[in-house]
Amino acid sequence: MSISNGRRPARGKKRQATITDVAATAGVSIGTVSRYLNGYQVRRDNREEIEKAIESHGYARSAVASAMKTDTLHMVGLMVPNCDEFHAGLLASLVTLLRIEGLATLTYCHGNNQASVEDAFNVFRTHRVDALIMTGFDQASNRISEVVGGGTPVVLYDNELRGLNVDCVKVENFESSRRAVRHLAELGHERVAVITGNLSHWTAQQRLRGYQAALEEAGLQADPGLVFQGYWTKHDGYAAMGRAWEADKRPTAVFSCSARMTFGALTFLKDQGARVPNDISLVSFDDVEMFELFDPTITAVAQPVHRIAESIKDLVVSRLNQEEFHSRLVNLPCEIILRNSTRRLQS
Amino acid sequence: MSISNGRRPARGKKRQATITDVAATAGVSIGTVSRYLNGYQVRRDNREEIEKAIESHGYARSAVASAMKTDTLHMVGLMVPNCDEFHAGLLASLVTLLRIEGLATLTYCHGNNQASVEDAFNVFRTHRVDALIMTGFDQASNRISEVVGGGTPVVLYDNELRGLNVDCVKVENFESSRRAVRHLAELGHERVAVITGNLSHWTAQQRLRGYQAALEEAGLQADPGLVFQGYWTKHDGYAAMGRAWEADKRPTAVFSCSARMTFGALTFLKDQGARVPNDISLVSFDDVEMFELFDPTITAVAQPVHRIAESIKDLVVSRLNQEEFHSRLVNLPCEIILRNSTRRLQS
DNA sequence: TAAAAAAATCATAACGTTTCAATTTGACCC
DNA sequence: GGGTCAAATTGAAACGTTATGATTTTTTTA
Repeated sequence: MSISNGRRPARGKKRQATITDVAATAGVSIGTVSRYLNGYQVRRDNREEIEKAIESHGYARSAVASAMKTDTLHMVGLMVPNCDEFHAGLLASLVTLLRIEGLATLTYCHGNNQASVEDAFNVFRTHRVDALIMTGFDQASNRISEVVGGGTPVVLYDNELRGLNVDCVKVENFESSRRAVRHLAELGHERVAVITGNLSHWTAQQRLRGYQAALEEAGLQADPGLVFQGYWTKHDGYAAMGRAWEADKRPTAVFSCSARMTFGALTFLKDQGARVPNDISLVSFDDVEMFELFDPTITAVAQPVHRIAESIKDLVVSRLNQEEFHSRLVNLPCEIILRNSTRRLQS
Repeated sequence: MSISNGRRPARGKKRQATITDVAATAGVSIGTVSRYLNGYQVRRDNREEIEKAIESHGYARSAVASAMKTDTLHMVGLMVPNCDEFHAGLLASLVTLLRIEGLATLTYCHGNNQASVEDAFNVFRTHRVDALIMTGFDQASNRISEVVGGGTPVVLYDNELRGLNVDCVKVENFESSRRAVRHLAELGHERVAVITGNLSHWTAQQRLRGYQAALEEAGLQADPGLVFQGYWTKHDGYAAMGRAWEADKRPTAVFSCSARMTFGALTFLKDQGARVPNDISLVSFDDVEMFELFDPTITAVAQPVHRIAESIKDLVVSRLNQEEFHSRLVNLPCEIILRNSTRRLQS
């Protein structure tokens, strides 16, 4: 008696072999095949028959059907703002690390767009991912609390969210920015501008606060007129640098809060024919490989991308394994890489 | 009579509202709710009740359960070698474009590792993605033909695969490389080295052939001793440049076949204290934004990332909509962006 | 060698959707 | 009002797994 059930040629896909097919040709029940697939003991002769049958059918278990019963898809949703240098590295590391843990990654680029962030939540929800990793957004705590309330682990990168049971990984934005700006102050700079990211982002706030703290510690007046906000993009970095350049009393140094804004700032300076560090000193948050190749090479705060990815992965996995139920915070240090984009000011 | 069926607290997830719950509180059958969800006509009063019920339950349809019946997950698998500048851009564009078509993206970075490529196929298969997009691998035609045989559309980027019913998008690797090298020849360079990618990759072969063709057309002898193979990485670009630099008769120009290898080559030259273009001219395949900021700015072949993503998306979508059954090839032109990394040789 | 214990297997009921034949409802016409 | 037809609804059967209680087989013990 052959077990050939009705066809269903959805979208032209051919019917794939099922556990039922395997069971039939192996001459055992589907329960036994399932046991085999899930690593339980089966009698030797049966195991061999099953293996032969799997081989001959080219069977691969359906994660979809499996998820139906177990409510576990072995898949996490990853939401990044875009694929700039930093996030590209993070994404690649994460995808790889998660895969090693048996987790597939559903990716979403929200482009700092509120509607897209909403959409991302919807996608992740309807696809029933097991966990969420998110970064670079703001104003989504209601959706997050909804997700968390549903029992789905959430890990945030560089976002602080009080009162919600989520895990966070962050770098020492405040400390690192403070050190970066202190470095400028120590070189004798008194008028230091900052090009910040979107100040509704927690990260941008932290970096700005670090900047302010450093100035204060150096006994300098933090001039609000030297704070230039951008929205993390190259374009905004360009514009912000332009405004800084035209400021009443031109700053002698600038602290740029992201790699992309640094690109913009440098482009502006290049267009102006301004020389770094002779005409202005510059320190960048975010280090990218290519800063080494710029002329001058750029002093930058390097985020430990791989350790960040590692930490995020660990948090996700421990939550999925039910090893931890309370929110945790991992705070990673950055490294300041001194290069040639700053100079000592003769006073 | 309340429809509260047994709990199943897998992984601590709370039970999500189901179509059954919605049907119960709306006072209709689940079939009617399903009709509503899928956009069919339902009686006005029922529609309103259903909408209220969905709202109050916070219901979101399960793509997993849906896929069980329809064999369609609205998800595509995307396999890239890594997240270098080019692939990061491609990935971001693709993810976004696909999402607009209602497709989620399962991402995999195979790192040019054969075992990982195999693993990627397994992940995509067990997750039953509706289509595959792949790039940057070699030697997988048996797995691909298996996938295609199963009725799953496959779209390749920059890979040629004869005899298989897959769609391919590529750029004019041969033509563009030829033009790039011709440019060098026209500037009077007679000893032009090439730093190629992994020659088992079709793309690398094409670019090398373009290089050879250009030299031939210029009446120059293509010296095999000036061909330096790397594996697309910065590290290999560095090493290859090193070998080129120490060649018996040092080349006066070099054509580097990928951005990352260009970084490596430039780093080597910088370490040597060699000046571009004075000591050696350089043209790069792959343009990255930052080449504008280098000193000198780098002449490069720019791949039309967004058009590539657009084309790939179109091919995938048309296949999924069963609008096309024969393999297609989209061949996109590149642009050569002339900057300052080449100079005319005084002969 | 029989009984008891343990191990392996089986049949079947979920899981949350979609689909389909059968039924009910509603609209319209004479 | 009765009859016809289309539109909307229903109930139940899938889809491919896992989990579970009941059963069979094997192993151990007496």
